[in-house]
Amino acid sequence: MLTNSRLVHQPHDHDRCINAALTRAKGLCQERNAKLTATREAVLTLLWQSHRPLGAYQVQEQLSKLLAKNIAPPTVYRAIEFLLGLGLIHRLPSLNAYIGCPFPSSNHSNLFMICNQCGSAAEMTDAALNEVLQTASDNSNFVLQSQSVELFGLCPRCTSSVMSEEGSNDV
Amino acid sequence: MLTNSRLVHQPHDHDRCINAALTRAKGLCQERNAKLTATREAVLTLLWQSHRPLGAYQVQEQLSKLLAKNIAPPTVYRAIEFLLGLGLIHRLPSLNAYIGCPFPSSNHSNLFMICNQCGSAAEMTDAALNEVLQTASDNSNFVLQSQSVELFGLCPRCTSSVMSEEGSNDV
DNA sequence: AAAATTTATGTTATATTATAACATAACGTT
DNA sequence: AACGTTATGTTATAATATAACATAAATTTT
Repeated sequence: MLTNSRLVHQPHDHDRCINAALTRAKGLCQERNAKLTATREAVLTLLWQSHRPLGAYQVQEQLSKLLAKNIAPPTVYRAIEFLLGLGLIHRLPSLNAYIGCPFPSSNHSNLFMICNQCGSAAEMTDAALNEVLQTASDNSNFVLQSQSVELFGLCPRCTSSVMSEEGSNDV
Repeated sequence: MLTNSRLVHQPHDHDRCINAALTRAKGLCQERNAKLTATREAVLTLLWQSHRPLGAYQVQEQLSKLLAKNIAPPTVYRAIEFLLGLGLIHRLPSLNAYIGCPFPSSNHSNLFMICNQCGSAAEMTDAALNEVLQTASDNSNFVLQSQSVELFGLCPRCTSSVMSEEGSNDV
């Protein structure tokens, strides 16, 4: 089982997350002969600014600031598409939002634990889950090709700090 | 394990599906002291016209025809909201689409098998799945409140009729 | 039954998310 | 430098969803 749950829900040196993500991205791009242009790298970095997923228009806003010029939606969506293609980020369908993947090119469950209070999203892979889903598919003669598993609830920090204001936790 | 997979993927008397859904809806509304108005019943019926999920604007279009007058989006979304609230329909986040629930007021997994070819969606509940997800949540100290599990692939009919044109299967 | 209250629907406008289509620029190869 | 390819810029618009306020219908209270 692979998860970034601990990291997401505990104070940590977040710069390391960002740097690690960029390093992975550069490696993967080299491998695949894909180009991590300035725009793409900026979008990836923005999606790693926190452990909360961002909507495309939030990215647009922040990217415009970062690059100090107006950025139109297609630019953002193109970068997102590129990053999705390499598995460097994921789309959370329930939220229409995007988040950096902590273990691209690993086996995936596309399992996310999304906090209803602070908005953080931790990703996990879980072999047992994948088995159950494969079995269920087999039983229905369904040829499983991809999956999306979104769990909603309260993250550890929000559970323990029930008194804290909504969304005040830093992720 | 509860599933409508067989029904979805085999020729069947679909009027029975629709009638059963309406009967369940009426019962549930009576129980809950909720009113299944003409609009709401019409929307529910439309969402049961096939075993494919419909987008809100598809519902709008068909509802306008059915009632022979122009129906604005809010009307559709209100009916959808009502039906979602009672668990009579589900939203499939990946598709921005809605589908009738074959077993409202049963224990749920919110597990859907969505055919990439014909667009059909079968719903299942699976105790093993729920256990795995609960365990994963527990291990992460995540308080699980709700879930959405979408599987994408090929349904039995589309797998066996590989030669058929895309989406030609009747569901 | 009239008045008051609640619930549902109608209507207009607009927010939010995403893509199409075409133009320009940057890059890579010869 | 010329060419083809890839990436970005730009404008417009499609697709999904909701806000805000007006009217009507149903229910409850008096």
